[in-house]
Amino acid sequence: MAQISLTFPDGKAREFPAGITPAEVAASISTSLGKKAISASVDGRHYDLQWPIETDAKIAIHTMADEAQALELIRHDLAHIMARAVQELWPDVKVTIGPVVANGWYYDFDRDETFTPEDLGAIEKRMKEIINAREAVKTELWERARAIAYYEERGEPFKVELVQAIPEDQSIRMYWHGGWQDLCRGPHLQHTGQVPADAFKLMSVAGAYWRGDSANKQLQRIYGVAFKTRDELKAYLHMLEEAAKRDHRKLGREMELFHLQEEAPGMVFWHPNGWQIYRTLEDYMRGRLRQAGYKEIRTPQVVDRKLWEASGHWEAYKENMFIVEVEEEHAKEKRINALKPMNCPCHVQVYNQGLKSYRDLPLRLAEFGSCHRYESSGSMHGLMRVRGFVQDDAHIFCTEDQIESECAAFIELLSSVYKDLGFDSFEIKLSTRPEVRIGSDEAWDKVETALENAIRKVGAAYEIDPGEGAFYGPKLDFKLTDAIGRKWQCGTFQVDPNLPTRLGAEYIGEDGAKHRPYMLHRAILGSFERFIGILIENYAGKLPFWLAPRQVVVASIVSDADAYVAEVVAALRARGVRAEADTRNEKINYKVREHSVGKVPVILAIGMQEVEARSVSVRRLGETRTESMGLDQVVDQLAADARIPG
RNA sequence: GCUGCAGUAGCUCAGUGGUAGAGCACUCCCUUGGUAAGGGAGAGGUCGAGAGUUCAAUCCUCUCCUGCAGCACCA
Repeated sequence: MAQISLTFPDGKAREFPAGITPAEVAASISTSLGKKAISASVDGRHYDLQWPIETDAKIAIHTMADEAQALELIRHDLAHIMARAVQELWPDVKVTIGPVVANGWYYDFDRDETFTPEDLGAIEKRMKEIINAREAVKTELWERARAIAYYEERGEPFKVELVQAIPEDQSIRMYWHGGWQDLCRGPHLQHTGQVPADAFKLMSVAGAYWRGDSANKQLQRIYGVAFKTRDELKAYLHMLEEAAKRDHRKLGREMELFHLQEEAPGMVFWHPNGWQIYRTLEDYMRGRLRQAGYKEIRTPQVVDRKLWEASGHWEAYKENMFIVEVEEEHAKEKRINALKPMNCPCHVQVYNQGLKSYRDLPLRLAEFGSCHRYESSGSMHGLMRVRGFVQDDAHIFCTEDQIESECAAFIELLSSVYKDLGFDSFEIKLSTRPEVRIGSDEAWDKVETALENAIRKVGAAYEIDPGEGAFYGPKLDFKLTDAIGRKWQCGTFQVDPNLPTRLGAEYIGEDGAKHRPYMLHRAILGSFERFIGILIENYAGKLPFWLAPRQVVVASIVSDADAYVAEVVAALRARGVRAEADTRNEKINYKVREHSVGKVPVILAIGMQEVEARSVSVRRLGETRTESMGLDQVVDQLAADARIPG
């Protein structure tokens, strides 16, 4: 028999007969490793212990100590174990697919009745029985025809479809968890008992389309989460509770920031506190944009369909636009307008007024543009996805040669803005030319290179997403990371030669001839609504002082202090601090609690001691200690803290 | 838009085939209290909308609206 050489992580190599499995290799090292082994890496590929190795390779045997492999296998085996449990409980259920996802797995089932929370409990119980039975996992390669015949006979139409979708030259791998069988590319654990029985939980059941296509049948998806230990599961469930606590919809109500109601689905009613945050953010952005050489404009919200037809939006995005029909007295037909879903066509109209010279470029037109999009009913979510929103939008009209420097300047600006707002890290994704596109390859080469050079110039890390660009040009997406590790795509930068062409934008070049400018679409926050939602969740409502809607509450301890309270409030307001008095007939405990719950960053308590000393007692949000300070000193400090950065 | 679940006081929620309840919030009174809820009294609801079944519907049925979870979508 042919021999192969396997090289271990320590660099030592050993000879084995070809076709040996990692399980046999592990057992040859030691009996205990043979038992503890969960999988192997063979030339970097995650390998099932049962798969034969036919050629020389580098090998590493994995145990539960290898976090990444262990979690993948635990979750993947649990998907199968769950599917088995479900079919044992309800034999008529059809199985489909069950991949590993972040923190766990899901499996999609076709069943006429819906799964109830009680069903989930029963499934979980059955899963534990399967795990405790410690049944062996087996795998075989099958002929395609045999697999199809097998699934046809078993009445598993989805599996038949899956087998048929596997490329001809690929083998069909089957797995068994005990007596239960599933099509699967693997790898899997040695036996079901290797799955920790106390570190998983079935979370929810939800609809999901077969193969993710809404034209297909809707299946029932059961989600589970799983970890290596019970403690890790508990920590994860605790983190979910924490995330729920900082839900912006809940905090928005508690802090009296905004509300939504059914007469205007997806449109925000901003309350005084929320609108204060909004305006502070807008003032901040306005300042930053002005420094960066942008000119602010304002364009109409209701625009005739003719413009949307010219821009191409009418054809492509009509379904998502709010249409406004108006009866006009002297016209035979109704005039049809649309609420603008984006600002770019209007910005080109501003650009097109008057002849532009190359000396005018780059021209950076910014608008806090109020847009409306008819989002599908199921997609709306608090402030995060709404139908009426305002973008921190701007379009830079420039020449091809200016793209790189404009892009670099934009990334610098975005980075600095995110930092000011408390987000220290972000990711960049560069989406390049798609299959279906306009423009020459040379033009794409130039523009893609310009973007890549710009990113390098700034020294930012980035990933390339091939083929994901718009049909007219490449784009950058910017994703920031929040305090609990979630990623949010907010910023964007898109190169567009198309719209200027469609809408006839041009400039006179040095050569005296007319040229087509490029248009760069860019946003840093994305939408104010969504970004404020992200800010609220990132800070769990405890916004930095300069952004907080109510910055200071001056609370009296006794009513004899009321006059001095008013004086302190006036002194703070005179210096631009948002201060309010609380002289209600309540105890200081009550006031401190109420304003702490309301996330007011600073409470100044005033009793007779403070009146006499012309001081204040300072209590900062999240702290229980207090500090006595002189009035002038406090006013100076808070006025400095209240200053908008940038 | 799809599947499932939900909609009762400002908020969080209980409840019933015979037109409703709690806690907090709110108003008033007492209390002037030193850093996360002092005490008492009061007011407050066409039970999401419409239709149907019924002697009688907040409760049962249907349709719609809105929300929640997930999917799909996100120019």
